[in-house]
Amino acid sequence: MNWTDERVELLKKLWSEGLSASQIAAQLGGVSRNAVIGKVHRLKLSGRGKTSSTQTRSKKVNTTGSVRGSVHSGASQTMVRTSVTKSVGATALQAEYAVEAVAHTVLKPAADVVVPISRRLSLLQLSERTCKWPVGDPLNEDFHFCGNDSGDTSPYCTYHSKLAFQPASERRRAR
DNA sequence: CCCTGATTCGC
DNA sequence: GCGAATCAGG
Repeated sequence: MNWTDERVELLKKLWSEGLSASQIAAQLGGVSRNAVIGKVHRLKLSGRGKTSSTQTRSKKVNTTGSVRGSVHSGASQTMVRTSVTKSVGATALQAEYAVEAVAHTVLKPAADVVVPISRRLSLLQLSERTCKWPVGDPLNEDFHFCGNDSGDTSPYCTYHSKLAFQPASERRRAR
């Protein structure tokens, strides 16, 4: 898989929106999260708008200014992502992305924000091994379910199982 | 153990 | 330039 223009743009977009490298990798398909991270660095857009610069390892100089909230209850699921990215003395380009991300989120509430390749199954098509992750607004025409294989232990595919519960971070013993 | 991003370095 | 391996951390 090579980095086409479109793929790079999608990468930039998703990264600026605060998605993790693995999530982005999943959506792009054909690449690992390492590939995504590597690309992000090569594009010099790590830090997502904040985290000024001097990235010396061994000591954390990084603080992401994004807050994620996710509520997943039963059939209707609502994702609320609030990305408060303050680009203090950051690049104007990065600032643009930040704004774009917010606008994007506001305009598109619950639609296909974070969905890999779904099979777009209707409720009746679900079976025991299909992912039952709801996509879109249940009151809307295009509402459907992910439908990817869910194994037979989880109601979701491996990808959505991870997204369903803890939002990628700030996770603590909940079971 | 699950995950996160960061860095290194052979290709 | 690319990304697996590795590192450092939550």
